[in-house]
Amino acid sequence: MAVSTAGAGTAADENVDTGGMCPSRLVMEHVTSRWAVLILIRLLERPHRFGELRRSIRSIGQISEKMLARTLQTLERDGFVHRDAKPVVPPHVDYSLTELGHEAAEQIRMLALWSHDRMHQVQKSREMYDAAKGRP
Amino acid sequence: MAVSTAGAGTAADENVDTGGMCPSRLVMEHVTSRWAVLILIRLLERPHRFGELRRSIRSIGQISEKMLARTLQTLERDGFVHRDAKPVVPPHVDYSLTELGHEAAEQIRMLALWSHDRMHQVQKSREMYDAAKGRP
DNA sequence: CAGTATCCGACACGATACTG
DNA sequence: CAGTATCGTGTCGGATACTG
Repeated sequence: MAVSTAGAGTAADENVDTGGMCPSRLVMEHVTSRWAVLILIRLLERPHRFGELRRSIRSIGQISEKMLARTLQTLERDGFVHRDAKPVVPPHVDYSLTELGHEAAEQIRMLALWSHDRMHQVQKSREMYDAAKGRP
Repeated sequence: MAVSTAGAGTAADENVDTGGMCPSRLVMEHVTSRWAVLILIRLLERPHRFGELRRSIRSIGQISEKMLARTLQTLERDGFVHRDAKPVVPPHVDYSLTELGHEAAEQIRMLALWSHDRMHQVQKSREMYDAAKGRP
């Protein structure tokens, strides 16, 4: 496999430079990104509206509307999320997982469960590391 | 529920300043980070020296020594990677997976394989999305 | 060889304000 | 309600030079 992003910057995914870089890297980064993880897991349970996602995620992390919108667009563009905008007023938009997105979300969910199971162990490790390094 | 992040009312974090985010999020983010993914997958195969990792990863992505060192330190601190520095000159340092790191790496590897399998499908989706949106 | 230190640009991200 | 536009800040990340 190959991977790489040209230039600096973390997620300059929007610029499509396939030169020397494996596309699978971008797929990975999109589904494992900070907010995509939380969105996918929520959509695994049921479809959500924009505001539902915003409130649900805000309860644990301060996602901004900008980032929620951007992440949803990325996921939609990649084919992980289906956007269903009903032509009514006020607007009503439902986000749901595609089959592809469901596959991704399942894996992300397993990783999230694992992270949750191991987090105390990791925290212990960090404390020991910091203690050994001496941080007064 | 409470999958990706610790329980809902997890705001009680008087320890370190996690920015109000759940600890399991940090675990996730460390193992799914840009360079950690590549490092973990390589260490799954066998232990590597610093320079080996640098060269191996540079061949596909331009990781700098700074980021390689920083990522390795993070992984070591979290207890995913074991650092074995032999007291010789010139220095000889081996990095290997801990048992915990092995668990993480296996999952990351599965995700990477899945990403590789689906990347063409994702690319197709992106093309269709861009075409529909009209990207000049 | 295995890092560390410094400079600096690029982007992620949150907060806020605004639109359809 | 569902976004977009704009701004300021923090962090990521590469390049380069230096140390043990």
